Amino acid sequence: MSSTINPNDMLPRYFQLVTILRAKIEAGEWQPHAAIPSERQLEVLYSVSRTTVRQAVGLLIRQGLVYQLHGKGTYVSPRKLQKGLVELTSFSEDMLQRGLQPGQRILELAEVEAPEQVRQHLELSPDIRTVIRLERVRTGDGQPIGLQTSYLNLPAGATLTREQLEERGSLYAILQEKYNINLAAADETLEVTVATPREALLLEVPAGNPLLLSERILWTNERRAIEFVKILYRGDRYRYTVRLTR
Amino acid sequence: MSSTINPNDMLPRYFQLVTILRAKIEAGEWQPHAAIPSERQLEVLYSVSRTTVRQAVGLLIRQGLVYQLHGKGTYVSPRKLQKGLVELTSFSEDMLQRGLQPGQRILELAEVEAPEQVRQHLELSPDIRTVIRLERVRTGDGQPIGLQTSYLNLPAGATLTREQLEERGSLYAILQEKYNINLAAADETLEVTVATPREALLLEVPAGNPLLLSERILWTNERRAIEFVKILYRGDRYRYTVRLTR
DNA sequence: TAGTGGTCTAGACCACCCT
DNA sequence: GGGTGGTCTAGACCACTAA
Repeated sequence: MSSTINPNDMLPRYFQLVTILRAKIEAGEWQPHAAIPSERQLEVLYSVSRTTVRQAVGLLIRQGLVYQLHGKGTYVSPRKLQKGLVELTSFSEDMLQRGLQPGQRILELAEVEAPEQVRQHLELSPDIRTVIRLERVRTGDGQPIGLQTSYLNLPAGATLTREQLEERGSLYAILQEKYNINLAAADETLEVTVATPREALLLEVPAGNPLLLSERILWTNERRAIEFVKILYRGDRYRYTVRLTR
Repeated sequence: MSSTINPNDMLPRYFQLVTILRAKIEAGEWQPHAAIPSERQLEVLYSVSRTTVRQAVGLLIRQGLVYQLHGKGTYVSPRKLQKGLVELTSFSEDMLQRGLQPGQRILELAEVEAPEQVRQHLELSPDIRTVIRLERVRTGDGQPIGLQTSYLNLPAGATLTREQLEERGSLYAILQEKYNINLAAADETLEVTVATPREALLLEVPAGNPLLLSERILWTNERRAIEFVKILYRGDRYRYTVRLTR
């Protein structure tokens, strides 16, 4: 059990401190609404500077584990806020977090002329004419959950095959491993719609049933829009959760 | 035009720097994907320490205005990411952001025995038996947008009257001004449902129409759950937007 | 090699809270 | 007055990128 900071460790000190403090909170050593040691006490306890302490605490605050009150102290958040908020996740990660086994059935994978709506969302320059269209039925524990249509603006020369997708499952894992593309942010809109006959068939619900429509634009770490993706979720099998902060 | 930092200003220096840099970005002085001055250049340009520069830049990053690449520089985000996205807002603020005039029709304001679902969401201790129930039809430019039901666990002695609500409009403004309660975070879930006859009547849609159901738990700066609120949105008049980061 | 962001130190003073 | 978090300085070294 390492509960001291090792200056020779590969990991930065503030990150080691985050790990130590998180462990104590999750082990219940400090109860919700109880004060943890002050920043100056943590300085002494772990032999780091106050800047480093504040870097660690700042991360814990953004993760929802603790909160600070000016002039009073640093406190452990109630359990409900300790649970990690929804971050930017792929469908697969999302399903795993919900305790369901993610699956997919690929309906189409093709290079297509980019529709105008997609051109705008991906901010395509005029010289880019085509994008990759990927349509899949996504499942959780084998049951249809959503109908997903992706439009991808991959870097020149990059390709994507059915085999890769079937083998690896997650598209984002392929982008990361093969092309070193990391996702940094996404803008998402949600609205209500009703199932067309085709959608109803694929999702195994009656036509006209209410669905949740999600539209996402995904941005790389270089803030290039790389994907526009729609997911039609079965209204009875999907709840969307998000944490808002001020 | 103040584009230097005033050490005697009430505002902290990093915040003044944020304001200056944001103004330059929004004025188009630095175009999207262009590099802004390096941290060491900003140190000299504005006569502050690198720590202060990094505090300012860190804020701009969290607000989506710029991004950094290790070893390369700090760059202006594309316009779509510059638009600050949804933070924790009240219905009124939400409507104003969408360019609609918020309104309300109060259906009920009463102290009621807390339903079990509400007890759990607000983590009520056994000695608290009642909460305030507030039911309102919320409108945008006079048109019904949502049916909102709030359950409030106000501090002992605090009250809330129809007059206050009608005069002030926003509940959160009252909490802030009268009781110095600040909201810090919210957990929200979204799902699809269909309108019951009563809901349909109030929202002026046919019964059975699809609706977007939002359920929120709101936390104060001391991380006490203060409100559980459901809003049933008309599916045809409301889109929900979020920004996710990683 | 030079320039960039990432981490870290050892201080300091201010603003706020409580007794 | 003493303790807390909030802001700030003037340095330093490391890790990464590009010419």
